Amino acid sequence: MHLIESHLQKKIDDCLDELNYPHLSYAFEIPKIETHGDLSTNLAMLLAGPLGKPPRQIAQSLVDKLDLPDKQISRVEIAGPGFINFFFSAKFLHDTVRHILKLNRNFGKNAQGRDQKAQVEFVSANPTGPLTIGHGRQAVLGDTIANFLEWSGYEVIREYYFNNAGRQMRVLGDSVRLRYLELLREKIDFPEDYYQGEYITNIARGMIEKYSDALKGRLPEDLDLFIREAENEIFRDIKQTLKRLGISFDVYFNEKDLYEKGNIDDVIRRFKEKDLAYEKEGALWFRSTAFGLEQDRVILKSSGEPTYRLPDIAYHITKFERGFNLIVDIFGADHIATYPDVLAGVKALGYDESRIKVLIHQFVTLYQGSEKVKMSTRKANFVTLDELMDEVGVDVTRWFFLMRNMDSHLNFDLVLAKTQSDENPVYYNQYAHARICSILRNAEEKGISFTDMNSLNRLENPNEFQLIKKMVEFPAVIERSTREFTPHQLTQYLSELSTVFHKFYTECWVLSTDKELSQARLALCLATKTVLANGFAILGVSAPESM
RNA sequence: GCCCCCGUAGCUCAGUGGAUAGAGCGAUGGCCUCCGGAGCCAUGCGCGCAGGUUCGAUUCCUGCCGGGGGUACCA
Repeated sequence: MHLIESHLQKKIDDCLDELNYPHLSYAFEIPKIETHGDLSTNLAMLLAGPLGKPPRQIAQSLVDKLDLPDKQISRVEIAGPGFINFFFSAKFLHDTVRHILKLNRNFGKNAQGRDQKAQVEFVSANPTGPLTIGHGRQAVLGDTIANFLEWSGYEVIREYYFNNAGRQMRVLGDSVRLRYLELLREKIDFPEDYYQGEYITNIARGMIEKYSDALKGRLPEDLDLFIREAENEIFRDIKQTLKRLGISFDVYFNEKDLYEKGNIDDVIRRFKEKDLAYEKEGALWFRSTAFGLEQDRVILKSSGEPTYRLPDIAYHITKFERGFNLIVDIFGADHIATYPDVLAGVKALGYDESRIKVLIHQFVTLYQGSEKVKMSTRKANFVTLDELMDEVGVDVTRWFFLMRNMDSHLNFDLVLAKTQSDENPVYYNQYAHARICSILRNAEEKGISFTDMNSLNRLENPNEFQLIKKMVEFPAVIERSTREFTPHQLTQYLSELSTVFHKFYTECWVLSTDKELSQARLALCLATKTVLANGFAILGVSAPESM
């Protein structure tokens, strides 16, 4: 779409100059109704105000000067209140198939991020328990957004930020310690706000195997061993889960480094130097109201411990220091209140906070049939990401987390996902791919292969054209999904592509005695396979040859 | 109270200020001599409410109603 749009845009811009019309930003869109053309612009209606003329008259004056039709546009018309509608030529559509086959694995890539470094931070769950469904949505979103950025030419770092110190971890260690004692038949009192999950007992069991009852005497003061053991175990688990989902991080960033390397002290010093912090009631406050926030915030508690804001600010400063042009943070809706403080802090110290793109995704609500499942790591009643993948598979897991706008709550009905897995959209899309592969196998058996570019001229059936027109959109869909951070638009698009392919398949017999037409349709299948596979690659789902 | 997200078909959701608002699931009825029926075709069902901006609003603004999430010297 890029190419054809810029082709038209240039022609139109020349016209505007010639007619002495103002240049204002106008849009091309794909009309919903086929008879309204393949591309349409509202330019004439936008010019109506400034020029004080009726839009249709303006449209006519533009069309008169446009020097169309040409090789790519076969027809132009003025319609409705003043739309200018363009129709693609058959030659343009044939050339598009050639273009896709030529670019192959690279069709859909763009160079918007060339020579730019991007960092995507996501998951960032502390090692206190297995990843849940909620983490799953974030994990898949983050990884996929990173994929999109790579398709736009960015050099991308996937980063996981975590904290293995503090109260949370002490509670974790102590939870394991109590289960350890319990397994050794000691009488224990397990607090309600401790980690209740089964995995705690499993870790404790592992420690008995490793240390027998040797840790009984040192208790309860020395928790450290229990904490480290739990952390290692849980982290191994988390990484395994992520790997299964097809996700690997380039950097695991430990909050502790910020203390050890002086980043925290550095931030405090710079805040004080710039008079951005003051002491009150024994605590150190950030003057965040100076940056448009509603209230000042504590960064150092009266106990001397930092609040989460301070390391978060220090951490983000390292992102700038590491030279990232684009910094993407993905959080769940529960963190919505924390990021304005961090952005204000970063800005206060002179960094360009517009480089940071904060993406907030809404929660996943899990249903067992019609019953809502409450999720909490503390309490035992959560469904883990692993359990979900066990039930529905990796491809379905990824697709389902991606198919909705992240601004929307995601209702995930486990019963439905299990019992109706045959009916779900990922299979619909993968089936289109597998079907094409099957045709290609048959073609090989019959000795038909695509060798003659001229055969493409035989494509003229409306179903063939519809399929090509859908593929023309692909680069623009990628571009927009990347720019707006909306992976669900790609899942949406791929389903549309699969639909037109299945229609084409039903209406147009690919391998016939007409060798030339067979070649042409085979080329169309190859192109469709490429576009589907490229889309799947970005989403991180597999492109099966058969299923 | 204040802040953020969401209210579109029976259900789950798409919808870049445009011309007749779409898809999947569910329901009903069709389509296999032949490349994979995990498919295709056909039927139904409608933008939470009230104002405003605009030539034009599901889309932007304001208020209200409903659901979710925040609002700590927890993260």
